Amino acid sequence: MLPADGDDFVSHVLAIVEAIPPGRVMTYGDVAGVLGSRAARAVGQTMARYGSDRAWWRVIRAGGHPPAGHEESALAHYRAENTPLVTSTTAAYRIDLRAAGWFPGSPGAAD
DNA sequence: TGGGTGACTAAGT
DNA sequence: CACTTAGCCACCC
Repeated sequence: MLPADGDDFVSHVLAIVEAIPPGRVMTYGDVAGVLGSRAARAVGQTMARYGSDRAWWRVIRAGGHPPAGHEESALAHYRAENTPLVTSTTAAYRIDLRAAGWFPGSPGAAD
């Protein structure tokens, strides 16, 4: 059973991910920051283990890049939710953090 | 209890 | 602009 009923770091991470509205994204560092920690890696670890049942694609890296190794799967979700993307001419796509970036307490205030 | 690990980040080359 | 190095912190076995 998922530890979502506890007060663990994991449970808080999952709760934040659930709070991210469709079409919006948060960086690992921001999620950790909400928890009062800089454990961006721990957030990724938690997502890797328990995020499979959550909107893991709404949590991305600081540079706007999708989760390593899951870029294809994430892209399908972004297109399905109309997430603001930035198509680079040379490299792979990335998320438009300026438009899609979201934070608890800032409802719809992307601009 | 302790060591190794990773869906990370920022800075340097 | 792309790749490498070092620092981070919580989780798992």
